[in-house]
Amino acid sequence: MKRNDRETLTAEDWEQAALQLVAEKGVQSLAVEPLARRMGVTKGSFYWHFTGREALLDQALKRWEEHDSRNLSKSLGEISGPRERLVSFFRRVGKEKLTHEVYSELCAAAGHPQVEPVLERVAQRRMTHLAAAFEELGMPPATARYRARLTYSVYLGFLQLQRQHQTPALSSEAFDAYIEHVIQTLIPGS
Amino acid sequence: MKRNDRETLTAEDWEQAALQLVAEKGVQSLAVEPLARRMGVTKGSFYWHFTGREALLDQALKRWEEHDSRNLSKSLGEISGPRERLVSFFRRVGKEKLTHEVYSELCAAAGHPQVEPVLERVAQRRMTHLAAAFEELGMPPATARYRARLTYSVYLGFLQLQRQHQTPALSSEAFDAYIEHVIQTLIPGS
DNA sequence: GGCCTACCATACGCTAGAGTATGGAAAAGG
DNA sequence: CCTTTTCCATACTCTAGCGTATGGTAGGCC
Repeated sequence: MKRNDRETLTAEDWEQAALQLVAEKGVQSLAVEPLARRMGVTKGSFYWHFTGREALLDQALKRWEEHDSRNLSKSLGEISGPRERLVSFFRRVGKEKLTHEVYSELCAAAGHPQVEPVLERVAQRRMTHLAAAFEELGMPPATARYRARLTYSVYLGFLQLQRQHQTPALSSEAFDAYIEHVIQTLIPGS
Repeated sequence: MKRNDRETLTAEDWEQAALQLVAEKGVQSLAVEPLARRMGVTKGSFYWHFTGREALLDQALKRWEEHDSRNLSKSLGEISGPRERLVSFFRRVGKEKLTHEVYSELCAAAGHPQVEPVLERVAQRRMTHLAAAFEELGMPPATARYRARLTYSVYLGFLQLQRQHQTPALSSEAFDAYIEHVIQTLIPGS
Protein backbone atom coordinates (compact mmCIF):
# COMPACT_ATOMS: atom_id res chain seq x y z
CA MET A 1 0.00 0.00 0.00
CA LYS A 2 3.01 2.31 0.32
CA ARG A 3 3.64 3.24 -3.27
CA ASN A 4 5.07 6.69 -3.69
CA ASP A 5 7.19 5.71 -6.63
CA ARG A 6 5.79 6.48 -10.03
CA GLU A 7 4.23 3.12 -10.77
CA THR A 8 0.90 4.08 -9.37
CA LEU A 9 -1.07 7.28 -8.99
CA THR A 10 -2.41 8.88 -5.84
CA ALA A 11 -5.36 11.17 -5.29
CA GLU A 12 -2.88 13.97 -4.75
CA ASP A 13 -1.41 13.35 -8.19
CA TRP A 14 -4.83 13.78 -9.71
CA GLU A 15 -5.46 16.98 -7.79
CA GLN A 16 -2.15 18.45 -8.88
CA ALA A 17 -2.79 17.54 -12.48
CA ALA A 18 -6.28 18.99 -12.20
CA LEU A 19 -4.92 22.30 -10.97
CA GLN A 20 -2.38 22.31 -13.75
CA LEU A 21 -5.10 21.78 -16.31
CA VAL A 22 -7.28 24.45 -14.77
CA ALA A 23 -4.38 26.87 -14.96
CA GLU A 24 -3.99 26.12 -18.64
CA LYS A 25 -7.53 25.81 -19.93
CA GLY A 26 -9.91 26.90 -17.22
CA VAL A 27 -12.36 25.21 -14.92
CA GLN A 28 -14.86 24.23 -17.59
CA SER A 29 -12.13 22.29 -19.37
CA LEU A 30 -11.51 20.12 -16.36
CA ALA A 31 -12.98 16.88 -17.69
CA VAL A 32 -12.26 13.41 -16.45
CA GLU A 33 -11.41 11.62 -19.67
CA PRO A 34 -9.14 14.28 -21.17
CA LEU A 35 -7.32 14.55 -17.86
CA ALA A 36 -6.88 10.80 -17.72
CA ARG A 37 -5.54 10.75 -21.28
CA ARG A 38 -3.12 13.48 -20.32
CA MET A 39 -1.86 11.40 -17.45
CA GLY A 40 -1.47 8.33 -19.58
CA VAL A 41 -4.20 6.31 -17.90
CA THR A 42 -7.92 5.79 -18.36
CA LYS A 43 -10.82 6.96 -16.30
CA GLY A 44 -10.97 3.55 -14.73
CA SER A 45 -8.17 4.82 -12.54
CA PHE A 46 -9.88 8.09 -11.81
CA TYR A 47 -13.10 6.58 -10.53
CA TRP A 48 -11.16 4.45 -8.13
CA HIS A 49 -9.67 7.51 -6.43
CA PHE A 50 -12.66 9.84 -6.67
CA THR A 51 -16.41 9.53 -6.62
CA GLY A 52 -16.75 11.89 -9.57
CA ARG A 53 -15.76 15.13 -11.21
CA GLU A 54 -17.25 17.26 -8.47
CA ALA A 55 -15.17 15.58 -5.81
CA LEU A 56 -11.98 16.12 -7.77
CA LEU A 57 -12.70 19.80 -8.22
CA ASP A 58 -13.62 20.19 -4.57
CA GLN A 59 -10.44 18.59 -3.31
CA ALA A 60 -8.26 20.40 -5.81
CA LEU A 61 -9.80 23.71 -4.84
CA LYS A 62 -9.32 22.89 -1.18
CA ARG A 63 -5.68 22.14 -1.81
CA TRP A 64 -5.21 25.35 -3.76
CA GLU A 65 -6.95 27.50 -1.17
CA GLU A 66 -4.86 26.11 1.66
CA HIS A 67 -1.70 26.71 -0.29
CA ASP A 68 -2.77 30.26 -1.02
CA SER A 69 -3.71 30.85 2.55
CA ARG A 70 -0.30 29.73 3.76
CA ASN A 71 1.28 32.05 1.23
CA LEU A 72 -0.58 35.01 2.60
CA SER A 73 0.29 34.25 6.21
CA LYS A 74 3.90 33.77 5.27
CA SER A 75 4.09 37.14 3.57
CA LEU A 76 2.42 38.63 6.64
CA GLY A 77 4.99 37.23 9.00
CA GLU A 78 8.08 37.76 6.93
CA ILE A 79 7.69 41.40 5.99
CA SER A 80 7.41 43.86 8.80
CA GLY A 81 6.72 47.26 7.25
CA PRO A 82 3.21 47.82 5.89
CA ARG A 83 4.52 49.64 2.86
CA GLU A 84 6.86 46.80 2.04
CA ARG A 85 4.00 44.35 2.39
CA LEU A 86 1.92 46.30 -0.09
CA VAL A 87 4.77 46.58 -2.54
CA SER A 88 5.47 42.87 -2.29
CA PHE A 89 1.80 42.22 -2.95
CA PHE A 90 2.22 43.58 -6.45
CA ARG A 91 5.68 42.31 -7.11
CA ARG A 92 4.56 38.85 -6.12
CA VAL A 93 2.30 38.68 -9.14
CA GLY A 94 5.29 37.61 -11.20
CA LYS A 95 6.25 34.80 -8.83
CA GLU A 96 4.08 31.83 -7.89
CA LYS A 97 3.03 31.55 -11.49
CA LEU A 98 0.83 28.48 -11.20
CA THR A 99 -1.05 29.83 -8.21
CA HIS A 100 -1.86 33.06 -10.01
CA GLU A 101 -2.85 31.34 -13.21
CA VAL A 102 -5.20 29.10 -11.29
CA TYR A 103 -6.68 32.07 -9.50
CA SER A 104 -7.11 33.89 -12.78
CA GLU A 105 -9.05 30.97 -14.19
CA LEU A 106 -11.09 30.65 -11.03
CA CYS A 107 -12.09 34.28 -11.39
CA ALA A 108 -13.19 33.52 -14.93
CA ALA A 109 -15.38 30.78 -13.47
CA ALA A 110 -17.01 32.91 -10.80
CA GLY A 111 -20.63 31.90 -10.75
CA HIS A 112 -19.68 28.25 -10.66
CA PRO A 113 -21.22 26.92 -7.46
CA GLN A 114 -18.08 25.13 -6.29
CA VAL A 115 -15.75 27.98 -7.18
CA GLU A 116 -17.76 30.88 -5.84
CA PRO A 117 -17.28 30.29 -2.11
CA VAL A 118 -13.55 29.80 -2.58
CA LEU A 119 -13.24 33.10 -4.41
CA GLU A 120 -15.24 34.82 -1.75
CA ARG A 121 -13.04 33.60 1.08
CA VAL A 122 -9.80 34.28 -0.74
CA ALA A 123 -10.75 37.82 -1.75
CA GLN A 124 -11.96 38.52 1.78
CA ARG A 125 -8.73 37.29 3.34
CA ARG A 126 -6.56 39.24 0.98
CA MET A 127 -8.51 42.45 1.26
CA THR A 128 -8.45 42.25 5.03
CA HIS A 129 -4.72 41.81 4.78
CA LEU A 130 -4.44 44.89 2.57
CA ALA A 131 -6.74 46.96 4.75
CA ALA A 132 -4.60 46.19 7.81
CA ALA A 133 -1.51 47.42 6.01
CA PHE A 134 -3.22 50.64 4.96
CA GLU A 135 -4.38 51.20 8.50
CA GLU A 136 -0.84 50.79 9.75
CA LEU A 137 0.07 53.55 7.33
CA GLY A 138 -2.23 55.88 9.18
CA MET A 139 -5.51 55.66 7.27
CA PRO A 140 -8.77 55.66 9.18
CA PRO A 141 -10.38 52.19 9.12
CA ALA A 142 -13.14 53.00 6.64
CA THR A 143 -10.76 54.67 4.23
CA ALA A 144 -8.34 51.79 4.59
CA ARG A 145 -11.04 49.33 3.63
CA TYR A 146 -11.98 51.37 0.59
CA ARG A 147 -8.35 51.64 -0.44
CA ALA A 148 -7.94 47.92 0.10
CA ARG A 149 -10.85 47.16 -2.20
CA LEU A 150 -9.50 49.61 -4.74
CA THR A 151 -6.08 48.02 -4.58
CA TYR A 152 -7.49 44.55 -4.90
CA SER A 153 -9.55 45.67 -7.86
CA VAL A 154 -6.37 46.84 -9.51
CA TYR A 155 -4.89 43.41 -8.96
CA LEU A 156 -7.96 41.66 -10.37
CA GLY A 157 -8.06 44.03 -13.32
CA PHE A 158 -4.44 43.33 -13.99
CA LEU A 159 -5.10 39.60 -14.10
CA GLN A 160 -7.96 40.27 -16.51
CA LEU A 161 -5.82 42.40 -18.80
CA GLN A 162 -3.22 39.69 -18.68
CA ARG A 163 -5.77 37.19 -19.89
CA GLN A 164 -6.43 39.55 -22.77
CA HIS A 165 -2.71 39.90 -23.57
CA GLN A 166 -3.12 43.57 -22.87
CA THR A 167 -0.25 43.86 -20.44
CA PRO A 168 3.54 44.10 -20.82
CA ALA A 169 5.75 41.09 -20.15
CA LEU A 170 6.15 40.42 -16.46
CA SER A 171 9.90 40.91 -16.57
CA SER A 172 10.29 43.95 -18.76
CA GLU A 173 11.17 47.47 -17.72
CA ALA A 174 7.77 48.58 -19.02
CA PHE A 175 6.18 46.32 -16.44
CA ASP A 176 8.41 47.61 -13.67
CA ALA A 177 7.64 51.20 -14.62
CA TYR A 178 3.94 50.48 -14.54
CA ILE A 179 4.16 48.80 -11.15
CA GLU A 180 6.03 51.82 -9.92
CA HIS A 181 3.21 54.06 -11.14
CA VAL A 182 0.65 51.86 -9.42
CA ILE A 183 2.54 51.98 -6.16
CA GLN A 184 2.99 55.71 -6.34
CA THR A 185 -0.69 56.19 -6.96
CA LEU A 186 -2.13 53.78 -4.43
CA ILE A 187 0.31 53.76 -1.55
CA PRO A 188 0.58 56.99 0.41
CA GLY A 189 3.94 58.45 1.40
CA SER A 190 5.77 57.20 -1.68
CA MET B 1 -41.34 39.07 -46.74
CA LYS B 2 -42.05 42.14 -44.61
CA ARG B 3 -42.94 40.61 -41.28
CA ASN B 4 -41.90 42.71 -38.35
CA ASP B 5 -44.85 41.75 -36.25
CA ARG B 6 -44.27 39.06 -33.69
CA GLU B 7 -45.46 36.12 -35.72
CA THR B 8 -42.05 35.35 -37.08
CA LEU B 9 -38.49 35.76 -35.86
CA THR B 10 -35.64 37.69 -37.42
CA ALA B 11 -31.89 37.19 -37.19
CA GLU B 12 -31.79 40.29 -35.04
CA ASP B 13 -34.22 38.73 -32.59
CA TRP B 14 -31.88 35.78 -32.23
CA GLU B 15 -28.88 38.03 -31.70
CA GLN B 16 -30.66 40.02 -29.03
CA ALA B 17 -31.76 36.89 -27.25
CA ALA B 18 -28.25 35.52 -27.52
CA LEU B 19 -26.79 38.61 -25.84
CA GLN B 20 -29.43 38.39 -23.16
CA LEU B 21 -28.50 34.80 -22.46
CA VAL B 22 -24.80 35.59 -22.46
CA ALA B 23 -25.43 38.33 -19.92
CA GLU B 24 -27.22 35.85 -17.70
CA LYS B 25 -25.21 32.67 -18.00
CA GLY B 26 -22.03 33.43 -19.89
CA VAL B 27 -20.67 32.66 -23.31
CA GLN B 28 -20.20 28.93 -22.78
CA SER B 29 -23.90 28.63 -22.00
CA LEU B 30 -24.90 30.04 -25.35
CA ALA B 31 -26.21 26.87 -26.94
CA VAL B 32 -28.57 26.61 -29.84
CA GLU B 33 -31.18 24.25 -28.50
CA PRO B 34 -31.60 25.84 -25.06
CA LEU B 35 -31.83 29.25 -26.69
CA ALA B 36 -34.48 27.98 -29.08
CA ARG B 37 -36.47 26.47 -26.21
CA ARG B 38 -36.25 29.79 -24.42
CA MET B 39 -37.68 31.55 -27.45
CA GLY B 40 -40.49 29.08 -27.80
CA VAL B 41 -39.31 27.60 -31.09
CA THR B 42 -37.07 24.75 -32.18
CA LYS B 43 -33.64 24.82 -33.70
CA GLY B 44 -35.23 24.27 -37.07
CA SER B 45 -35.87 28.00 -36.98
CA PHE B 46 -32.37 28.83 -35.89
CA TYR B 47 -30.63 26.99 -38.68
CA TRP B 48 -32.72 28.84 -41.19
CA HIS B 49 -31.38 32.20 -39.97
CA PHE B 50 -27.79 31.18 -39.18
CA THR B 51 -25.27 28.73 -40.48
CA GLY B 52 -24.38 27.62 -36.96
CA ARG B 53 -23.51 28.57 -33.43
CA GLU B 54 -20.32 30.34 -34.42
CA ALA B 55 -22.15 32.65 -36.79
CA LEU B 56 -24.66 33.60 -34.14
CA LEU B 57 -21.96 34.44 -31.63
CA ASP B 58 -20.03 36.41 -34.23
CA GLN B 59 -22.98 38.52 -35.24
CA ALA B 60 -24.13 39.04 -31.67
CA LEU B 61 -20.66 40.14 -30.67
CA LYS B 62 -20.49 42.47 -33.65
CA ARG B 63 -23.77 44.03 -32.65
CA TRP B 64 -22.66 44.44 -29.06
CA GLU B 65 -19.32 45.95 -29.98
CA GLU B 66 -20.91 48.49 -32.30
CA HIS B 67 -23.36 49.47 -29.63
CA ASP B 68 -20.57 49.86 -27.12
CA SER B 69 -18.49 51.84 -29.56
CA ARG B 70 -21.33 54.27 -30.17
CA ASN B 71 -21.75 54.63 -26.42
CA LEU B 72 -18.14 55.62 -26.03
CA SER B 73 -18.22 58.18 -28.82
CA LYS B 74 -21.40 59.63 -27.44
CA SER B 75 -19.90 60.09 -23.99
CA LEU B 76 -16.88 61.64 -25.67
CA GLY B 77 -18.91 64.20 -27.51
CA GLU B 78 -21.44 65.04 -24.86
CA ILE B 79 -19.16 65.77 -21.95
CA SER B 80 -16.62 68.47 -22.42
CA GLY B 81 -14.43 68.52 -19.32
CA PRO B 82 -11.93 65.67 -18.97
CA ARG B 83 -12.59 65.35 -15.29
CA GLU B 84 -16.30 65.05 -15.86
CA ARG B 85 -15.66 62.41 -18.51
CA LEU B 86 -13.63 60.36 -16.07
CA VAL B 87 -16.22 60.67 -13.35
CA SER B 88 -18.98 59.68 -15.73
CA PHE B 89 -16.91 56.65 -16.72
CA PHE B 90 -17.36 55.25 -13.24
CA ARG B 91 -20.85 56.43 -12.62
CA ARG B 92 -21.92 54.88 -15.87
CA VAL B 93 -21.24 51.42 -14.49
CA GLY B 94 -24.66 51.46 -12.89
CA LYS B 95 -26.46 52.40 -16.11
CA GLU B 96 -26.51 50.37 -19.32
CA LYS B 97 -26.93 47.26 -17.24
CA LEU B 98 -27.16 44.74 -20.05
CA THR B 99 -24.11 46.07 -21.84
CA HIS B 100 -22.01 45.80 -18.70
CA GLU B 101 -23.27 42.37 -17.84
CA VAL B 102 -22.43 41.17 -21.31
CA TYR B 103 -18.99 42.69 -21.07
CA SER B 104 -18.46 41.08 -17.70
CA GLU B 105 -19.27 37.69 -19.14
CA LEU B 106 -17.10 38.32 -22.16
CA CYS B 107 -14.21 39.03 -19.84
CA ALA B 108 -14.87 35.72 -18.16
CA ALA B 109 -14.59 34.11 -21.58
CA ALA B 110 -11.31 35.75 -22.56
CA GLY B 111 -9.31 33.08 -24.29
CA HIS B 112 -12.28 32.15 -26.44
CA PRO B 113 -11.09 32.69 -30.02
CA GLN B 114 -14.16 34.64 -31.10
CA VAL B 115 -14.31 36.75 -27.95
CA GLU B 116 -10.65 37.61 -27.58
CA PRO B 117 -10.32 40.08 -30.47
CA VAL B 118 -13.46 41.89 -29.38
CA LEU B 119 -12.14 42.32 -25.87
CA GLU B 120 -8.85 43.54 -27.21
CA ARG B 121 -10.41 46.22 -29.37
CA VAL B 122 -12.85 47.37 -26.71
CA ALA B 123 -10.23 47.65 -24.00
CA GLN B 124 -7.91 49.48 -26.35
CA ARG B 125 -10.58 51.97 -27.34
CA ARG B 126 -11.61 52.66 -23.79
CA MET B 127 -8.08 53.01 -22.47
CA THR B 128 -7.19 55.40 -25.26
CA HIS B 129 -10.23 57.39 -24.30
CA LEU B 130 -9.14 57.47 -20.68
CA ALA B 131 -5.56 58.33 -21.52
CA ALA B 132 -6.70 61.31 -23.58
CA ALA B 133 -8.69 62.60 -20.64
CA PHE B 134 -5.74 62.26 -18.28
CA GLU B 135 -3.54 64.07 -20.76
CA GLU B 136 -6.01 66.90 -20.91
CA LEU B 137 -5.63 67.10 -17.16
CA GLY B 138 -1.97 67.87 -17.62
CA MET B 139 -0.27 64.49 -17.32
CA PRO B 140 2.63 63.68 -19.61
CA PRO B 141 1.61 61.12 -22.27
CA ALA B 142 3.42 58.14 -20.78
CA THR B 143 2.05 58.81 -17.31
CA ALA B 144 -1.41 59.30 -18.73
CA ARG B 145 -1.27 55.92 -20.41
CA TYR B 146 -0.17 54.25 -17.19
CA ARG B 147 -2.92 55.97 -15.28
CA ALA B 148 -5.40 54.96 -17.95
CA ARG B 149 -4.42 51.32 -17.64
CA LEU B 150 -4.58 51.58 -13.87
CA THR B 151 -8.01 53.16 -14.05
CA TYR B 152 -9.27 50.56 -16.46
CA SER B 153 -7.89 47.83 -14.23
CA VAL B 154 -9.95 49.26 -11.41
CA TYR B 155 -13.02 49.06 -13.61
CA LEU B 156 -12.29 45.47 -14.61
CA GLY B 157 -11.57 44.52 -11.02
CA PHE B 158 -14.82 46.06 -9.98
CA LEU B 159 -16.72 43.96 -12.50
CA GLN B 160 -14.90 40.91 -11.18
CA LEU B 161 -15.76 41.66 -7.57
CA GLN B 162 -19.32 42.20 -8.68
CA ARG B 163 -19.37 38.74 -10.17
CA GLN B 164 -18.24 37.47 -6.80
CA HIS B 165 -20.94 39.43 -4.95
CA GLN B 166 -18.15 41.23 -3.17
CA THR B 167 -19.35 44.73 -3.89
CA PRO B 168 -22.04 46.95 -2.37
CA ALA B 169 -25.34 47.44 -4.18
CA LEU B 170 -25.02 49.80 -7.10
CA SER B 171 -27.45 52.30 -5.64
CA SER B 172 -26.46 52.41 -2.01
CA GLU B 173 -24.61 55.16 -0.21
CA ALA B 174 -21.80 52.71 0.46
CA PHE B 175 -21.35 52.40 -3.27
CA ASP B 176 -21.37 56.15 -3.75
CA ALA B 177 -18.82 56.61 -0.99
CA TYR B 178 -16.57 54.03 -2.57
CA ILE B 179 -16.82 55.65 -5.98
CA GLU B 180 -15.94 58.92 -4.37
CA HIS B 181 -12.84 57.35 -2.86
CA VAL B 182 -11.88 55.90 -6.23
CA ILE B 183 -12.25 59.24 -7.93
CA GLN B 184 -10.28 61.02 -5.24
CA THR B 185 -7.48 58.53 -5.54
CA LEU B 186 -7.23 58.23 -9.30
CA ILE B 187 -8.21 61.61 -10.66
CA PRO B 188 -5.81 64.44 -9.87
CA GLY B 189 -7.03 67.80 -8.69
CA SER B 190 -10.01 66.43 -6.83
C1' DG C 1 -56.54 30.02 -57.34
C1' DG C 2 -52.28 27.82 -57.88
C1' DC C 3 -47.28 28.63 -56.73
C1' DC C 4 -43.42 29.97 -54.54
C1' DT C 5 -40.82 31.37 -50.85
C1' DA C 6 -40.12 32.23 -45.98
C1' DC C 7 -40.22 30.23 -41.70
C1' DC C 8 -40.52 26.51 -38.60
C1' DA C 9 -41.23 21.46 -36.68
C1' DT C 10 -39.84 16.68 -36.59
C1' DA C 11 -36.79 13.21 -36.84
C1' DC C 12 -32.44 11.75 -37.79
C1' DG C 13 -27.12 10.75 -36.99
C1' DC C 14 -22.91 12.11 -34.65
C1' DT C 15 -19.67 13.32 -30.88
C1' DA C 16 -17.82 14.14 -26.20
C1' DG C 17 -17.99 13.38 -21.79
C1' DA C 18 -20.25 11.38 -17.32
C1' DG C 19 -20.74 7.50 -14.75
C1' DT C 20 -21.11 2.05 -14.12
C1' DA C 21 -19.79 -2.81 -14.35
C1' DT C 22 -16.55 -6.03 -14.54
C1' DG C 23 -12.21 -8.29 -15.23
C1' DG C 24 -7.23 -8.61 -14.68
C1' DA C 25 -2.53 -7.96 -13.05
C1' DA C 26 0.63 -7.10 -9.55
C1' DA C 27 1.98 -6.22 -5.13
C1' DA C 28 1.08 -7.07 -0.02
C1' DG C 29 0.24 -9.96 3.59
C1' DG C 30 -0.38 -14.18 5.86
C1' DC D 1 2.50 -19.95 -2.18
C1' DC D 2 -1.85 -18.57 -2.10
C1' DT D 3 -5.15 -15.04 -1.06
C1' DT D 4 -6.58 -10.38 -0.75
C1' DT D 5 -6.15 -5.60 -1.86
C1' DT D 6 -4.95 -2.05 -4.80
C1' DC D 7 -4.93 0.02 -8.98
C1' DC D 8 -6.17 0.28 -13.65
C1' DA D 9 -8.25 -1.13 -18.49
C1' DT D 10 -12.17 -2.30 -21.25
C1' DA D 11 -16.58 -2.12 -22.45
C1' DC D 12 -20.77 -0.72 -21.83
C1' DT D 13 -25.09 3.00 -21.09
C1' DC D 14 -26.81 7.67 -20.96
C1' DT D 15 -27.26 12.52 -21.84
C1' DA D 16 -26.75 17.08 -24.18
C1' DG D 17 -25.84 19.54 -27.82
C1' DC D 18 -24.43 20.19 -32.92
C1' DG D 19 -25.66 19.89 -37.39
C1' DT D 20 -28.67 17.86 -41.42
C1' DA D 21 -32.59 16.36 -44.01
C1' DT D 22 -36.98 16.71 -44.95
C1' DG D 23 -41.73 17.85 -44.60
C1' DG D 24 -45.40 21.25 -43.51
C1' DT D 25 -47.88 25.66 -43.45
C1' DA D 26 -49.13 30.29 -44.26
C1' DG D 27 -48.82 34.46 -46.61
C1' DG D 28 -47.41 37.20 -50.82
C1' DC D 29 -47.59 37.26 -55.87
C1' DC D 30 -48.99 36.63 -60.71
